[in-house]
Amino acid sequence: MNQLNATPDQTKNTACFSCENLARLTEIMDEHKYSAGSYLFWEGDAADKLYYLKKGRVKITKSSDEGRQIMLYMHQEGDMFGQVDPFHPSTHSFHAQALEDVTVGVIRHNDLEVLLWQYGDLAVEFMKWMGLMHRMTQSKFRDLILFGKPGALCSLLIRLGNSYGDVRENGIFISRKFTNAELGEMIGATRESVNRMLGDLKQNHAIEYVNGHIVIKNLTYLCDICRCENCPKDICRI
Amino acid sequence: MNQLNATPDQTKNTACFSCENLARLTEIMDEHKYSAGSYLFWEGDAADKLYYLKKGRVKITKSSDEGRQIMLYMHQEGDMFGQVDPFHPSTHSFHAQALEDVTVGVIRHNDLEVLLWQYGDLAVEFMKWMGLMHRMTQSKFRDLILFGKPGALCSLLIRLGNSYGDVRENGIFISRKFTNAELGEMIGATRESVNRMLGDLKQNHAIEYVNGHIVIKNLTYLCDICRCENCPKDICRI
DNA sequence: CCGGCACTGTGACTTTTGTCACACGACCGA
DNA sequence: TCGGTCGTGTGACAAAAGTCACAGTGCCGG
Repeated sequence: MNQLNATPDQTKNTACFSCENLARLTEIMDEHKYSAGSYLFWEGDAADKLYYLKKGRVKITKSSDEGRQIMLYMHQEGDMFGQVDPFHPSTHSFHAQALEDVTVGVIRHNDLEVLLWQYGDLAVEFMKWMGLMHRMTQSKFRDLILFGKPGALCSLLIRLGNSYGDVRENGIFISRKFTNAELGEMIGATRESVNRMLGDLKQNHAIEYVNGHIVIKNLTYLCDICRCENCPKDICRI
Repeated sequence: MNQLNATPDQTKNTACFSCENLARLTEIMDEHKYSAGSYLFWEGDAADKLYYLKKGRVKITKSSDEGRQIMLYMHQEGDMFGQVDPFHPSTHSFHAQALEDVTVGVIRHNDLEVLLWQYGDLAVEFMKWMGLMHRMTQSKFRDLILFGKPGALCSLLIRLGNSYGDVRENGIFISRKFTNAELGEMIGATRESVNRMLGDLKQNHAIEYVNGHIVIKNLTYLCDICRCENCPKDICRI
């Protein structure tokens, strides 16, 4: 866990792109705005675009027909997301909901393809970006399946630390607040389970609450529970 | 579930590539052979290559430190696998083990990048391939997390049907044999649980055994349990 | 044809996690 | 300041899945 206190730049999932190529991408974007709570796309919508998040946060969720819902990603400023696959027409398999008022740049697949055709280095960077996204998914997969809910929760806390953590003398201060229900949604557990597990962690002085914010006191303790592999911070995030 | 009885070609995950581009890729491959049971790479090995599977099958697994192991993919002839990410040096996060005697074409990242640089259409196809792999992972994720072990098992059976199924008058005959332990490993469940769940399915006439092979009698029944979304067969496979 | 081995099948029990019900406290707007 | 709403905290219970132990079965090689 040497990846804490990352600068904002380092935690963008577009870190793979050079300024030059980011500019090229920016050129083919259309700007759109969505208000907090609205959906950028729904499961089943045509997936022919990518989204570059300029402002705000977006969560990508999958919902089982009745009620239960699991959050797959929570994207923040500077992230790019969307679906790329070889089917025409292809459809989204997730929902994307704005958590705050959001400004996105929309990139159409067709425009992107032209750009990839033209600029080999962009294609290579793009491929690396996709690889990164894939590894994020795989790493989450591992955490959620292999070490039970407590493992998933600890891994989540570490990820939150990497994404929103502020290293202070008394621990890693997580600069956003989350309700137990939100945490549960992120790891496929119930509010109550999360509550009990957090209680355990508090008792073991692994974390504490400072006016509503989680502070990680003992990172090693968390790492042990989820068998943290010290993966790069670009992967181990929300 | 209209995707059954696929021709072998359609179930290759390299279906995205045109003959021309596959030939270009073939040119930069080095051929290697591995005997059944040996490892192509281990977790932690340098990940600077991709593998194109010419013959045999390879399983990609992740193991928790003690014993438990989960199979993420089972690749077959014509598949390409490996890890692409933007880190140098980057390391594999999984094991790859040959299930049979295996012949692979090894592609070095550096060589691939040159090719992507040169041929825009290859870059586009490659991107689509990566998108496909990513969606396979996400779809598995969904199945394993959302509908409990029975859901995961039914989804697995459907996938087996798509990958190895042979549609006959009495049902979908799965042309390979699997032990309960293997099935369990693929969905992160124990042998015993798998056994009991298969027992239930047999009782409900959803499947039956014909000299050691699973035959799917009632696909709809399975689909209901895992809320099958009729995803394209290229994604819904092993 | 016999013994060993790998796999299946099953029952009893434990652990993990979810479900339901409800008390409590914090905050917010009328 | 008072009720309403939202989130936390907790106990009792239920359901899901894993663990352990062991019996049965089928196959293979000597």
